[in-house]
Amino acid sequence: MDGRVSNFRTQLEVYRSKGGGEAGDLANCPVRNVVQNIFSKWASLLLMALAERPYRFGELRRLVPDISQRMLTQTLRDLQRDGYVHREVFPTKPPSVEYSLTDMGRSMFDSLQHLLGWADANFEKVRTARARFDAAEG
Amino acid sequence: MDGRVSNFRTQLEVYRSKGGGEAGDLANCPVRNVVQNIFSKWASLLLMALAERPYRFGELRRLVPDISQRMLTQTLRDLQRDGYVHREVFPTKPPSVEYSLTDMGRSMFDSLQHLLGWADANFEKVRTARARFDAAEG
DNA sequence: AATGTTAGTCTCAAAATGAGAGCAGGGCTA
DNA sequence: TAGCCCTGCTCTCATTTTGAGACTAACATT
Repeated sequence: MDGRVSNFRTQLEVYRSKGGGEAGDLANCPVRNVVQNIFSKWASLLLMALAERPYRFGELRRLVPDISQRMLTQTLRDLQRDGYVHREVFPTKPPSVEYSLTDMGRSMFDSLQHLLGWADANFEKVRTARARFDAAEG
Repeated sequence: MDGRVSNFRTQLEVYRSKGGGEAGDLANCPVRNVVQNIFSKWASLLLMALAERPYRFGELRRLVPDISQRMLTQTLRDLQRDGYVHREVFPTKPPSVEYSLTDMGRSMFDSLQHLLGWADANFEKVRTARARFDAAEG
């Protein structure tokens, strides 16, 4: 109630109205549909890497050590499908594949970056909150 | 390479250095640890709702029609644990429980909102990109 | 000839999620 | 007084998603 999230009543109404058609239905909201892919387990991490510079498949795998090849392939394909990532195959032997951000990917990442910045600035507070919660519930 | 994601080489280096200790290790990066919860399947949707005004459990369930009670409970508890959401029980009969954003939750949501705004403005482009990809791969 | 490299795919196990019943403790209606 | 509804959950079991690791093909290196 302190005004910091000012105009969000309106905002949520807008999202609602973009849903299936029934008033108040968030189930088929297109905003939700778009962010779902960006918020998937590995997407933001790969986007962070690709915002730095283009990477090859194997480089990404080494950079994000706990991703499986399966999910790396799948997440990259999803990001490519949504238009954030460009995939280019070089006909070397063995072939190499380079992934890079598109203009749209960079545009989206500019917005994502705000939240990453917040997390960077506030992860200690979150850690503290978690510790307090865990201590209180015992 | 057009400079729009300017200082992100540096940024990623910072995230890397905050990892386990080995250079270039993103596995235990605290930023990643924090955003993971915000990016979970239902969190952003509930945050959007709670940014509008406090809601009761049953209200949230009706507002987000395709969430299961199980995941609603669990996601709310995670958000509470991380310090974004306040849970208050009113001793009515039957008891009612109200969820609201904390100051930290509002602060975080201000950053998240940038991305939601981008998705709102660009979901048509994403839809187009998907259609093009799906048509090309057949 | 043996081994390593590339970017994947395939299979099977493990983890996360969904669907739906159950619960406690009252208030309503009949 | 019996029966049903309301609340905010938890529990169980089925389905979906993700992870771990083997396998591929064609070449380079040792």
